[in-house]
Amino acid sequence: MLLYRPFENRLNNALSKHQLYRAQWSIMYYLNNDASVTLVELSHYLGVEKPTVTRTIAKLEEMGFLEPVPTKDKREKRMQLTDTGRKVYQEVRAAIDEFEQEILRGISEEEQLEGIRLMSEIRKNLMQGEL
Amino acid sequence: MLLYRPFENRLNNALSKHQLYRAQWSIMYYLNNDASVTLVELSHYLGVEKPTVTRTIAKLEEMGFLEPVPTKDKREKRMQLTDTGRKVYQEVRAAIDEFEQEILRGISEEEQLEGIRLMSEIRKNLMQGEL
DNA sequence: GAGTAATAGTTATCGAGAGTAACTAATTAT
DNA sequence: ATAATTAGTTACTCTCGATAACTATTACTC
Repeated sequence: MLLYRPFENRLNNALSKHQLYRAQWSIMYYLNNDASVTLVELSHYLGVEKPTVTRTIAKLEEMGFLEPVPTKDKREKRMQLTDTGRKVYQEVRAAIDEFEQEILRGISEEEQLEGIRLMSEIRKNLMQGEL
Repeated sequence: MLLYRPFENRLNNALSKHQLYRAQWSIMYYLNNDASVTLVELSHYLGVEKPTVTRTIAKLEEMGFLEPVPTKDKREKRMQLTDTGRKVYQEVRAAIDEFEQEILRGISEEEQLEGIRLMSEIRKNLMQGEL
């Protein structure tokens, strides 16, 4: 199976230093410092229902890591990282990069790239089946 | 990230036909038709605490998919698939194999094997970091 | 071999994070 | 102008993870 708990446990561990949880991180990760997103966009990207996103976003906003950006369409709620959010992103990112190095030790650059290519291929196939 | 919700959603979908959930399936999958396991063994394999296993096992037993096998050590609770359990295993397995074929389409046998090798390499690294 | 350690499992309680159903408000299409 | 669609929210439910504190059995130690 692709899902592997010990990996999740390690991730949780890296996040716990900042009181973050996986679902929250996946949103900060998607924003990747600069971008902004709507809830629907996130819901598609994450493959999760809207109420789930609403809740997670609300928590991140309350924690001061996310803030709304104004938009023409008044239905939309578009969000971006705050300054603190960006700082935390950087720190967590570094911690995760570190443990990723660790679990990839003994695996050549080439093999890693091949692996990433494979995963995105699978992802593409997955997305097609979603319609 | 290695974890990818749409994949989990597809898996859930394959399982839902038999009223199964992922945590339950992961145990049936580990048993792989024949073997038997103790809770501690599962707890290590799954990377999950004992109470979690207790609950999941209890549900599977109640559903009639798992049964205890007698053992010398009276502390142990060793479990195996029942006949119904084995039947369900086969059916679900077939469904999962099918959708795995689907999401692997366009990826050569070689690449798949290379991918599997990579994953188990990562897994090995992960396990070492667990001590 | 008696007494202490360790091990296997359970119970109770908590929290994250997913889902569905039913809703409001805003925008688009007819 | 009205109907349909879209974005998001609220309320509620469920799975599945964790911890703490416990019992029963087995293994270790002196």
